[in-house]
Amino acid sequence: MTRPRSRRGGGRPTIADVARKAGVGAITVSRALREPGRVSEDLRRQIQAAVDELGYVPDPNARALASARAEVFGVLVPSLTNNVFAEVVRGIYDSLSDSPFRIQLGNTHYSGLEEERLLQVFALQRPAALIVAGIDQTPLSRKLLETAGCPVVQVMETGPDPVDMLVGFSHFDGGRTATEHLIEMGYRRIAFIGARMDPRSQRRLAGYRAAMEAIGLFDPRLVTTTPLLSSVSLGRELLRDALAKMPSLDGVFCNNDDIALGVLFECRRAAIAVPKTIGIVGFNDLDMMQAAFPSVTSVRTHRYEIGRRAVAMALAAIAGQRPQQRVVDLGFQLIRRESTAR
Amino acid sequence: MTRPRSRRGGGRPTIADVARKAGVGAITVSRALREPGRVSEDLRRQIQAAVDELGYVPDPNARALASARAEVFGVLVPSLTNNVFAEVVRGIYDSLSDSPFRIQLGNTHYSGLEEERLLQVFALQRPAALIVAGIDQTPLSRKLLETAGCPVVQVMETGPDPVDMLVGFSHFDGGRTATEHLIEMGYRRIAFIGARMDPRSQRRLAGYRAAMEAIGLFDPRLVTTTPLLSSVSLGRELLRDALAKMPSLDGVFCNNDDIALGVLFECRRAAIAVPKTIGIVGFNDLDMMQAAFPSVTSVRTHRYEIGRRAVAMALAAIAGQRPQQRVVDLGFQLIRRESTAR
DNA sequence: TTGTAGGCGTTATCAG
DNA sequence: CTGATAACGCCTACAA
Repeated sequence: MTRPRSRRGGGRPTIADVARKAGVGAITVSRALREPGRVSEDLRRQIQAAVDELGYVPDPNARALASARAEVFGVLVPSLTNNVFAEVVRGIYDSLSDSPFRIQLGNTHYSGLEEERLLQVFALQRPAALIVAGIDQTPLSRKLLETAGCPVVQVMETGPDPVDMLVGFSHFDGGRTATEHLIEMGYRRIAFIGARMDPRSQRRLAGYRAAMEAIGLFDPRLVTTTPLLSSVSLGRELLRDALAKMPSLDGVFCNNDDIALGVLFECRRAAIAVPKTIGIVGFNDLDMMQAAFPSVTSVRTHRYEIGRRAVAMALAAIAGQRPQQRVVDLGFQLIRRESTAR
Repeated sequence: MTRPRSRRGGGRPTIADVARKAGVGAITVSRALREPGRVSEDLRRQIQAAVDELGYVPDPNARALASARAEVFGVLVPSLTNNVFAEVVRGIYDSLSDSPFRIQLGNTHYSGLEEERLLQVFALQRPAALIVAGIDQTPLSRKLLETAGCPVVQVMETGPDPVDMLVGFSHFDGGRTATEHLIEMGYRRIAFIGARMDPRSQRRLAGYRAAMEAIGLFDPRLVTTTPLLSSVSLGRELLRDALAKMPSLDGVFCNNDDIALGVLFECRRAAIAVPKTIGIVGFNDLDMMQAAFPSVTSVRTHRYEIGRRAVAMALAAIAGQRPQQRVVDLGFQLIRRESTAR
């Protein structure tokens, strides 16, 4: 009597065990689980019973190997701690939590090279879909995305030429709207302050510039930027720099809300009245902008919704339904608050 | 002439291709890649040449299937957007970026049931290591961790009875230290304000209580909590609630920095002097506490370092080196600032 | 040190 | 609608 060869795996039941117990072929079990419609009612019930009794769960690795396709969403973002991307990622996770898809998350650290590297690693898994932040991929990254053989969703921006699908909003318009609001409220010497100027920040700056040039008030000395990572402390420093260059400035459009909060704190510390002497506008509308004193005007963006929408579009594409519109603009919303109410 | 059967996979080179080109057996290629020391210098060079020329990269799914062990770190955190856990996760990602290990990240939403569910899903992959937040797993979760057959690191806390390894600090001590500082600075009617009271927050509260009882000043009416998720806005509301219950309070120990910032804003809006009338202490020491005006005293915790350390310990365990100490206390640091300097 | 044989658990293919 | 057979790409076990 030959001893059954011990399983290398942890002794989990396999599809063969289920098939035996249900009295059918293994492939029928496989089908019953993946395409219930193609298996007769009777067998389906028997198989389900066997699955439940045995506690069978398909092995994702075996499945990926056999089908040359992993049930994985690859997600690439430039930062894990920046609340903006954390919200997008949360939307993605929430949308996928009840699906069979796993998530492979990568942090590019705002680096195109890192993005290329991660894309190559991700491609090895033959993911079911790829979600990447931004539209400024390197040529190699773009080629990797195009040849990935799966739906691709670029998020956070709009643009004319998506690799596949696109969900986001116009940072240029956001920057222009914010600046126009300051102008409308009577501010004139309006500074732009920004840290870690990634492509999206650059476009907000371009929007700011367009608005300022439209009224003939653009001046390069009004622009203060740094490659350093954003933080509230940095906002304080940048305002000091900006004031040193241009002591008469009377408004600030900040690249993001962290910077804006720093600017607000620095104003208070320096006894500069907000909004009377200086008006402040942030970007993203984090919760704290509403809570601040004075509350801070900001451009609300829909990060969580972008994540959800990206998944919905990818899921539809996987199901074979190419969406009518490959580019979705979720827009933004100017939230007027005390910091510009003079 | 039979046509060679087309590969199901995307035509990527396989280990057999490399073996053929290098004139060796497939297994030798496999070994050369995983345990270079066990392959002769000559062959290793030939194989490496073939690998480079072909652009061969091992298929992680096939590898996982054959070895019954995936090169994956499973990571479970209660929130993706809470900066505290985002920092831990960032530390984990940074520590693993140059390793062959992928990361499987799960969001438990502060739910024990979600944690159980995710743990079960993760176990299917036979991960190389598991990192989970907290020490209050459900009995089932704990059993899943114990039988996972891989190193397990619990993070964010200390405790006497780790599943395997543990990296963190004492939230009880942190809460007590924060409270004692307020006492030392002359505050007496010190409130505790906290949102989303997870186990760690509960222990901070216990530390607060211990400090207050030590001087005979504990009063349940000083404690205001809510199950809602933390936010700056919520901090404002909670302070109003706390003042309604106890108008004479003169100090606040906040569960975390978001709440603390909200409390600060509410004080300013209500023209309550800080630190003169009310002293404020936060928890975690986010960057903004130093930038705030007035700057806010907080308990600095080492989240990023916790993530790095957890990975280092897991990596060592994988390499067969059980660490001398299975429990690592990274401590915390009280950072005294203007909000308590009266 | 290297190779041979076989299996890991699942799905694609194609026939019935 | 169902099933037998052959991959998928790699690794473990054992032998040489």
